[in-house]
Amino acid sequence: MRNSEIASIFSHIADILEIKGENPFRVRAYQKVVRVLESLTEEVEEIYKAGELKNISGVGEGIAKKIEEVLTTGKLQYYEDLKESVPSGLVELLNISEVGPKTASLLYKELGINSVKDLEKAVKGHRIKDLPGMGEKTEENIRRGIELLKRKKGRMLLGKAYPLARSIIDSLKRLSEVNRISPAGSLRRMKETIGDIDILVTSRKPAKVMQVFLDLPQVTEVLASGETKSSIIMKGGLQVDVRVVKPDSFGAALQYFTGSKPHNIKLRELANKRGLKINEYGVFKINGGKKVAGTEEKDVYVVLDLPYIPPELREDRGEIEAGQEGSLPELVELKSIKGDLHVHSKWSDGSDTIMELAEAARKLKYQYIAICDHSKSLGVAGGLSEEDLKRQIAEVRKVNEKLNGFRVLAGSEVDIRSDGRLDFEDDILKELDIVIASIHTGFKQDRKTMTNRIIRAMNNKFVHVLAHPTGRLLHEREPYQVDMEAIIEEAKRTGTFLELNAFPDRLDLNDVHCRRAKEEGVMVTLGTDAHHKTQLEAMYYGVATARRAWLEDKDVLNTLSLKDLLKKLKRR
DNA sequence: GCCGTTTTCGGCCCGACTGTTTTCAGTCG
Repeated sequence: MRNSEIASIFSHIADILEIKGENPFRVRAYQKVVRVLESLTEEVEEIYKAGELKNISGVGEGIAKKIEEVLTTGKLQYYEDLKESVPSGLVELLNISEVGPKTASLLYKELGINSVKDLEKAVKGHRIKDLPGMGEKTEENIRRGIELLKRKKGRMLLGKAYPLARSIIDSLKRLSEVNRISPAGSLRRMKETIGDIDILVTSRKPAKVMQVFLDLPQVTEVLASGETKSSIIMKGGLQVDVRVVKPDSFGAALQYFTGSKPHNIKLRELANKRGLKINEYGVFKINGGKKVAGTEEKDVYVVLDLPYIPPELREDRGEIEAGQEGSLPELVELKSIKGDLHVHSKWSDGSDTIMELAEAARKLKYQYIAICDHSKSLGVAGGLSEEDLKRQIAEVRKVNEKLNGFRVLAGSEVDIRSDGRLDFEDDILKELDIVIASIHTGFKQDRKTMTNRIIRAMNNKFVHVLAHPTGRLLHEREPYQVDMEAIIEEAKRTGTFLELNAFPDRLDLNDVHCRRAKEEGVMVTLGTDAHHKTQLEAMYYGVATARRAWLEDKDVLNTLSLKDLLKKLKRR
């Protein structure tokens, strides 16, 4: 059984326990293990076989036994019993804002409500307001909560949310009333998808800032407006919250609102042990309440004897421990990237000429780009025949003659056929500067077939890179079934590089697998998969994901100078 | 249910806001 399936069982258990009013810390224990399982790259099954379940953080006696039961019998009796004890539709009520476990349970007990639909009917019939502890306002809030849920489009891609946030911040930044301003939340941590945008501001005239914010043209609906906090819905359905805080709390508030929640909890536990208390206003001594930090975010960490932890790492995946040991990575930065190793031109399904792409890349201060158009079997994407590819190589050489201090690499994104053979023969692959192989068809193969298929392709000595290794498209297509642990191992064995595809819909490898690759000593390449010159800028999201994966310059192939890159590519 | 340079038992992050309440429970981030 896959880790995600086990995680999903525990997540459901946590929800049910919450509705049943169980010990909240027990609920939290299950929630924690869900998070840990989801960021684990090793298969739990393997860990179980090695007898090391309890080495997983958050897994103790009880949960280890449950994992064992799931793995050996395919089901969990405790979970089956729990499901029997609570009506199935109750859990979905928790998705409505304003409705938590207590309310959900009350609604069921008093009115037999067992689904969002039931609740909607009850609200319409005004049957909520007379329940104990409820009232007219609560009923109205629940009605709005249901509306919001129906309208909500779920999480938005980072690549969409980030520019929107920037545009709002830029508008507010222009105001003389705004002193300091920063995004917070998952956007600042550069998660691949964003629930809502949090923006933090210091100002002596909060009212003016809020007025400008609420009047922005992007705003379609105002959810709340106050002196210190306002919430709006933007075009596209994204919620944006702006908070105004005092200057001497800006750092603490930024730390607090950036999260993640598990990171903050661990930080606060650490503070407690040192007689300190952290909240969004600052860090205080528990005895006497003296404030020891607050203005600058860095100081929240410094007073705990920690180095500054970059937002991208704040997921409670070992960053606090690494900080204590002084072993935090020096994360890769956009300015270290010397070129883009996955770009499409007009020759296949891209829209610009090779020269146009080269010029655009030079403007980004790159030293090189790799033109990797599709191969022949990918007809829908204008895949190149052998003859086309030969002519393209010739054009690349010609373009290079005209360029000074910049190099276009002749490459190909070769399709991996369903049996693992490549779409081009070796005699033409060997003419290329760089070959990246990837899968575009036959996504439904079973795990073993798919894994073997990819491994076979990686064993072609002319293949340098495995591109978008899991094939996922965020919000559109699940990753195909593949044993990433085996792929990473094979990459190490064969010296194949793994791509972190920077296109915001892909971000593939994801942060978790990418970190695993690093741990195994496999180098990662960053490529935007740009089909238009403006898309070269997506490198930003690739770097962000690489940072979330703890990558340093030395882990990323295209931080190398042209000379060193060519050496590495030759060595295969 | 987990966990241990305060503990193998008794802790487990913190505060704001809201609405329904005469002192607080529930929800949220």
